[in-house]
Amino acid sequence: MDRRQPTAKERALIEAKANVLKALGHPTRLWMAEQLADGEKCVCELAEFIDADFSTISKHLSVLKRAGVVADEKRGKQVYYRLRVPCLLKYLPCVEAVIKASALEQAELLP
Amino acid sequence: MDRRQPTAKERALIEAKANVLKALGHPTRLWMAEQLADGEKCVCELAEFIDADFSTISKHLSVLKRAGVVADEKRGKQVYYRLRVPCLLKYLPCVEAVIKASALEQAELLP
DNA sequence: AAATCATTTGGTTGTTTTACCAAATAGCCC
DNA sequence: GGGCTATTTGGTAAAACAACCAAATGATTT
Repeated sequence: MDRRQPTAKERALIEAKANVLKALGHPTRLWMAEQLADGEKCVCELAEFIDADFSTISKHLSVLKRAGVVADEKRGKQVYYRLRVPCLLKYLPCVEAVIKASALEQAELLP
Repeated sequence: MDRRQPTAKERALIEAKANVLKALGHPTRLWMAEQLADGEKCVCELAEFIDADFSTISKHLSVLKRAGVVADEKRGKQVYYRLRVPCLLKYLPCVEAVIKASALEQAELLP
């Protein structure tokens, strides 16, 4: 256990990590990332299942891109997005465990 | 690859997961979670290293709690917080990989 | 029961995020 | 080139967030 203030470098790293998590911390963006798990998709393919303006979708993708979660590549008329670091999604089962634990706890409080 | 709209249930799950990630998506909160990796701490122990009002710290903890990331328990005058699902932190190296990849890409663009 | 300590709650303000619309860009097809 | 398609950019309004201060709560000590 380290009893000291974080250094500037540590602070910067924490901030960078938080930024990646924040980018994934929106339902639409998380869904997008999950969709990319099995290969790249163009914006239009993603948009097909999202009930939102194209511009909104585009902006969400740009958030993911700025965070380093996805990379994009234009081919012809379309822009294809892919996960840059696929291990990110391996994280999700554990995130689900949090939810399951919460649900259980809730359930236990019931009469 | 499934070509269909997500069901209401799937949507709710995604939302819950995004919520957990969002909770971790703030430097102070992520730092707190990391500190709890090696055992519970009371608010005052955490506060010692955070340059912010006590009320701010308390509110961050309550965000983590509402998301199911931490649990709290009052003992005497103090309130102790602990990680509820420790695996959450196991995947941070992958989050770091995203950052490293971004950094490398940036570096490659330099002259 | 008053004083004190640890923490939370309520209220306020400034900042960020999100979503929509309209307009701009870029690549293809005629 | 003009028209289409796919996507991004800019602007704006509404909602959510983050930080602070002041006040409230709950437990303990005196």
